[in-house]
This record gives sequence, C-alpha cells and structure tokens, in this order.
Amino acid sequence: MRIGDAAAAAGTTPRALRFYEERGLLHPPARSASGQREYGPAEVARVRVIRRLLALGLTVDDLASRAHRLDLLQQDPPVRCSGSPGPDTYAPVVHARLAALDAEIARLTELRARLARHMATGGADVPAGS
Amino acid sequence: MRIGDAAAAAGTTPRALRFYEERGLLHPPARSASGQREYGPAEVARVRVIRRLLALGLTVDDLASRAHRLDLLQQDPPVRCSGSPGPDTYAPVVHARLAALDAEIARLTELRARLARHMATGGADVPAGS
DNA sequence: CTTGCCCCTGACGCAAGCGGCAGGGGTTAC
DNA sequence: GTAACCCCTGCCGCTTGCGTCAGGGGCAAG
Repeated sequence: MRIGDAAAAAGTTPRALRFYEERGLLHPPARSASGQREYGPAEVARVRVIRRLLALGLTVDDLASRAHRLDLLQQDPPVRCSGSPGPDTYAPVVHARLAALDAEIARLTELRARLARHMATGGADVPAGS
Repeated sequence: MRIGDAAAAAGTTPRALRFYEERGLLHPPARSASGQREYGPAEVARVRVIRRLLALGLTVDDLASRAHRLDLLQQDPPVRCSGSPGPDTYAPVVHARLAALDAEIARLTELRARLARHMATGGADVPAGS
C-alpha cells in the first residue's frame, strides 16, 4: 500500500505520515524500486495508535521519546501502569503530561479569576509578578 | 525621555514599546530632531496599563480593537461595566476573553480526564471525533 | 576626536503539527 | 501514447509577543 491509501486507512494525510517519520514516530518504511514508500497493516495500526495518543494530549516529542515502545500498544493490553513493568512504558510521559495539563489548567483558571476580578473591582489591582 | 528609560520605567523593553506602537496600542510618539522617540510620563503610564491588561490574559488584538479607550483607564475609575456607559468600554472584549478562557479550560479539563482514563483503562477507548 | 552606550529600521526566530505549493517523476487505464 | 492521479523532496505559512541580531547613525564624556 502506498502512502495515500495508508494515510486514508489511518484517518489522516500523507503529509502527516511523512511528518511522523521525520520526527521519529514511524520507522522509515520500505521503498519501492522507484522510491515510493510502502506501508503494511502494521504501520497503519501504529499510525492509529499515534493519532489516538496525540488526540489524548500527548505531544510528538512525548511519543518520540518512547518511540521504541509504540509497537507494544498495538497488541498487548497497553500502557498498563500497575505493577510497574519496568522503566520502559509510557507511564512516565503520561504522568508528565498530566502534570503539565494540571499546571496549564491552574494557570488559566488563575488568569480567568483575575480577569473577572479586574472587571468587578474596576481594575485597581496589580497582578502578582510572574 | 528616550525609549530605553521609558521602557525601564514601565518595566519592559524598548522592543516591546516599538511593538506596541506598531500594533496600534501606542500612538506614534514625538521624535527628536534626529528621529529618536520621545516619551513622557503619560505614555509610560499607558504602557503600564497595557502590560497589566496583557498580564490579565487579554491579547494585543483585544487591546488594539479598543486602543482609543486605553487612555481612559489611566485616570478614571476604569473598565466599569455597570450601567453600560456606551458601546465603547472594554467590557465586550473582556467578556469574550473570559469565554475563550472558559472554553480553553474546559478543553484541557476534558483532555486531562480522557488521558487519565486512558491510563486507568489501558487505553481501549477511542476519543470522540471533533 | 574617539570611545562607548544608546537609538533607528528591517527581518528572522521561536513552539506545534501539520497544510499547501513548487518542480519533477512514477503508475495505471484507456 | 497520453491523460489523470499519485508520489517524491524541500520549503514557506500559520499563531503570540516579543527576543535577537545586523547594519548604520546619534549623543554626551574625556
């Protein structure tokens, strides 16, 4: 299967697949004699995993840092963090993302509160530094 | 006062002042014979107002859209949204910002919940489209 | 007059995840 | 053989609020 069909099968675009490859989320696939990328069902599955994780709020760099573990998510009961099966799961990066999301949510919530207060009080307050 | 001193007095940098001017938040200031910008205390005060509003989460475009009202915030009891003194206060853009912040907070909260659930369930769920 | 600090304009860089275009070649069907 | 797609690489664009040169001139002190 060529890149267009593979991308369609995974619900995305050729551009995205090349991008994932460039960023190390996909291994460079086999090439036809004329240099065209050849994909099989396994890579399509992997792309689907990648897109699910991205949609969950993980970043490309998060995935790249654990790219060698992406395949595990396709077959096994995935991500299992119970019983700490070694230092090689996605648990660390997921925890880091959760923390980052919490921090961002807290920051925006604080901002929202200050902005609302600003309107209520007439803006006489000065936001605390940083 | 030249731009460096004015920027320092307002707690920012020359680059930021030129940027605000370029984006319409500051009126083009007087220039010395050799073309250097001349600022007075009124501009410095205005810059401080701008920085407070930016720190509150408003965007440069928010401020630019109401730039002609920025001066009011320096002297009068500012932003007063009670009694709707006309269509020219900051209330509309502040409300829009509050809504945008709420939407963003909701989005991140939803994302965080899905990511947490993903870890708990082993990732068998598929994020809803959109 | 020269040193040294400040100012000017104009333009690129950054972060994220691709979209889109340009220029050139492959592949399949009629 | 040729039309109609598809693919290749490489590169700019988008968004925010400036930071950071680069290249050239100003201004006060010694």
